[in-house]
Amino acid sequence: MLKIYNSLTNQKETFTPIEANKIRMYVCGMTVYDYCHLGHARVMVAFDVVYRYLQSQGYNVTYIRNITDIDDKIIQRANDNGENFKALTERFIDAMHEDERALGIHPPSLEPKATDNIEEILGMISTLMEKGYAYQGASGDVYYAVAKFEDYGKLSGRNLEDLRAGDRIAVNTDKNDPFDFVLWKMAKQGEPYWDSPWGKGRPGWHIECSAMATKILGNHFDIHGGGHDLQFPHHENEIAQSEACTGEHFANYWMHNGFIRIDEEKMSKSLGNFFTIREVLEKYTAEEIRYFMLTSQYRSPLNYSTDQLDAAGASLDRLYTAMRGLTISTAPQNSSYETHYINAMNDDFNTPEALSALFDLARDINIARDKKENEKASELGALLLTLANGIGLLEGDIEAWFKGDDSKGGMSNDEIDSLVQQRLDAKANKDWSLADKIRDELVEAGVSLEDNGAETIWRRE
RNA sequence: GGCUGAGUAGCAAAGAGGUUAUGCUGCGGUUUGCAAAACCGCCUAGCCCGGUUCGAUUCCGGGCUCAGCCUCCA
Repeated sequence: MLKIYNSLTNQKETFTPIEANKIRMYVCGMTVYDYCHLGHARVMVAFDVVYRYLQSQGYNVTYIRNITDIDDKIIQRANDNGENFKALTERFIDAMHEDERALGIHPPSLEPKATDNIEEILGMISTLMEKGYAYQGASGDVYYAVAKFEDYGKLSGRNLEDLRAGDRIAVNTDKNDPFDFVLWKMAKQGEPYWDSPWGKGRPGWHIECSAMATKILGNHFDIHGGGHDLQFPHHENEIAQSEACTGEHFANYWMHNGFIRIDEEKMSKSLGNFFTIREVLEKYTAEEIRYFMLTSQYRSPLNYSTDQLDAAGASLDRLYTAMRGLTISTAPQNSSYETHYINAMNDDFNTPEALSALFDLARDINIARDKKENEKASELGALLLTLANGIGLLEGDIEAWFKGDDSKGGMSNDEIDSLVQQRLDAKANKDWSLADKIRDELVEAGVSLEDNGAETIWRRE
């Protein structure tokens, strides 16, 4: 039975979809004015795992991840670059998709853009106006009146009183209440705008998610996710908008992933301490990045370090080694390994625990191979592959994992194969010194050998 | 100040009120022409103080420390 930690109640709850076998999930995506960093990668990986696992359990999942393609930062960046904001966002949407593909993320069912849903946004604001939850300030900006929504704070465990006790409230005399937030923002000279009953302007950040989620998934859906920093105020505001507008409960389960940290501090654009996905992909494979993220439960913070990425590579080596040269047959049903894995994943997507089931399999495959129990090894190999694939691991070509990239200079695969054959000949003649000389030469070139009975396999370090 | 989380061996990271987590690293052994890989074994744990219990790292209370949110943010 699947349990999900629900941020709304701060506890793990048994997951029950609204419609049997069907799950509707919305995850807050990126604001596209720059390249995605590792923090974005974590959201993508975390919910990719959720998406894959729910599908593997037989659910028909509609997974929406939106794109925020209009906001202050986008306008500012476009101005700085002297380009149209559309050109800017299209460039970074393409880049995001490249990164996503590179990381082996399954694309969401739909990626709605804010600018494609202005009609729905305006409709929602109108309804909020009619129902008295919104008002227009002297500046022309339209605000949501937080105090009108009784449940405000239910997601983040705060109430307006707590909030008011804080001393970090920006003074804004245009608003009735400092916690009111913008639904529609008037365009300044030269800024992009859309027409509305309140004047030319653009949507606020919060309303776009409410509008797109309810448009595509309906007023009431199963799962809403995003980074932990979005819990307040973004998700709180989404609830206030959506529930005030529709009169229905918004999302049943709220999932928030933990941050990537640098030196125990949040990685973020505002702190300037971030690594982009493409930057890290220059040094590490996508699978190493994914593995690194899966070693910790999605809600936990995760400290970035090259040591950890190196360790991820070493761990993957072990899994790939178990699979290397193995003939795959049919995975056994209902094995203890699978039970272990399923129980782990059912426990709020506990990937570290699920990984341990993979390593149990790897060890037993190795033992079976040592004992020449080939049938057993083939079956366990099939299972390892299936379970690993379920969380996006071991999807690549096994030989390619070890042999790496032939095109990066150094010795070519053919040259290596030729030297390996020469060494085999030397070994056959018991010319150990020549055999060792050839092996030393290969080690020098970053190639290590493994004698495996009559044959020799090799890998790039 | 308010609200959330977290503190586990050299590093990373889970579960479980008593029985080996797991991976990487280190050490010893088996294997190997020698290696590598593999296998077997070993060394390193549970922030502090109380309480509950026959028994707590695991539950409860109180500290301390760290991180996040309260402003844009994944």
